[in-house]
Amino acid sequence: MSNPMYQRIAEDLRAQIESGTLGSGQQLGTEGELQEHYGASRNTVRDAIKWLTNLGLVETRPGQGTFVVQEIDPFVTTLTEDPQSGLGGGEGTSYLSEVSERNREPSVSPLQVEIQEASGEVAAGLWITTGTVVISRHEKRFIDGTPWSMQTSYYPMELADRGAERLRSPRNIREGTVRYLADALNIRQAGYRDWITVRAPNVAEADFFKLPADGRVAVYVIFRTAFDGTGQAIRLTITVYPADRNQFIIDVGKVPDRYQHDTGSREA
Amino acid sequence: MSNPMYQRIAEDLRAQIESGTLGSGQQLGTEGELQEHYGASRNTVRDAIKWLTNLGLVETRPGQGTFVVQEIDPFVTTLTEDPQSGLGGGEGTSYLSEVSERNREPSVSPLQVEIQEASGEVAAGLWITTGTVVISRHEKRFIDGTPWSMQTSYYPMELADRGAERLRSPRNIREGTVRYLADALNIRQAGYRDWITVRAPNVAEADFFKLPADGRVAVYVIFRTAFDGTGQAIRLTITVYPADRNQFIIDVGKVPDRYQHDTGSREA
DNA sequence: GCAAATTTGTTCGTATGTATT
DNA sequence: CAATACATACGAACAAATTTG
Repeated sequence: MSNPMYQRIAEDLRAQIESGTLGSGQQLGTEGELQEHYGASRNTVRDAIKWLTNLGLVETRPGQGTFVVQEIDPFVTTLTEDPQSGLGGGEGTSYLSEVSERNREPSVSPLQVEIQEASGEVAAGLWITTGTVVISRHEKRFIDGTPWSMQTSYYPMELADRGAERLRSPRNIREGTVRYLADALNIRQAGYRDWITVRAPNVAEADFFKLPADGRVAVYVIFRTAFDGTGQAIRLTITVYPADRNQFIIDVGKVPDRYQHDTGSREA
Repeated sequence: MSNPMYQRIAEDLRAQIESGTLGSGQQLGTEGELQEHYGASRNTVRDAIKWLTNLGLVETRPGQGTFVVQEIDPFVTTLTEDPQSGLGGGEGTSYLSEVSERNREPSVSPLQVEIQEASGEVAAGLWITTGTVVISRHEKRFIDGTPWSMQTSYYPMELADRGAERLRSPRNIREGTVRYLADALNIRQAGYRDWITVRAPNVAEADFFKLPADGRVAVYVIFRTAFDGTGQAIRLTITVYPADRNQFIIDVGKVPDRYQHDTGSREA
């Protein structure tokens, strides 16, 4: 084969990782050792390691060495409606119960409420024009202490003006905003549409989720627009999830209870 | 600030890209020009460019230069059931119609049928034990001539033995396998569960989708397990989609017709 | 069609800084 | 503090891809 040397080295190491010769968390040789083993210069060895790093197979720790990445036990969020609560997946209280059901420990940051003008993205999701005033309610979520998702919900200001005052308050709406809007304004959520995209994290996201700053690990961005019975958009919820620790499930029709699924191993 | 020089250069260029000073498809200066402009060595400039490449903001073309990436017009697949056809999103014939509805040109590779033993991943998705014999039916899909997704469906061999012979044939089942299984064996698909994950592409995937071999662009892998009325898994469909050109929609409850959505711009 | 010039890709060497043990 | 290991930065040479004359 005529691939460059750094790729050949990377492929050799990759094979060792995927075959299990190099197990999870195990240390690769140091740069010096690999240099000697493959008869390459230090920079070439480093190029090979950078390649593997980009593939998400190894991580380097200054002063320590290079290690095969530990797979994170992913959390699986169900995006379709919970038939019991009628609540969408990942929403409000349903987040807390879904996480604790899996015997994992959920926690959330204090709610952060702001009045803003809708950006293009928000306006498109709410089906309004850019610059319209909206209420944004933002919180960060953790599972077992590690940052897991960031969620921001946007409501047209008009809803608060019409009487849903608590949307403006930086206090949790215990019964959930879906219920609250039904009680306060008789606005009922008839359905929602989730829009799933994947992109590189921005600086704030990489920082919060402790992702490598170079964008190796992508994030899901899920736009959820909720509609009332007339097809009017009443809310946009944008949730950002790091792709290395989150997966999603969608149930359609009649399916057996929950999942015993087990993701395969690392390979192709 | 005390960031390394290559990151400062990268941030400067990034700002120019995100502010629009450097537009889509436009060429950055050559390495030589950037070297002079920033007063750095060639390798340092190259490190900065590599950083931006990892973020998916630029791409380099040997012999030509470095360019701001052109955004691909993404295709949006609806994963929830089509109320008209009763077919799941992205499945069989529904793929062709969904694509042409958007005024884009779908095409598919010849069907490739194999008899295999179920790998761990397949076994888990079909809720059977590893090594059980299954029929795999594989095809590759294109939109407007560019590779868009690869799909493999797995059926327990038992179904063919019980009379669904056409599953073994490398010929399309025009009416769709859902309908065929209903007609041939009176097995009705009562629902399905989609499991969405994101990971780096393997070599074959990167090759087919023409993705950079270093795993910068992730792929979605969607596992769809279809169940009959008794909760028996009758099919597993694994579809791989490059994340740079695919998005998904999930409709729950009553929502307005289709989407006029417009994704925001490039920034954070 | 070919040769030269331009531009990025690969590989080496070397020196110094920073983080961890 | 010293030793070890990775991070950053510079310089240099040649190879490979592309465009230009």
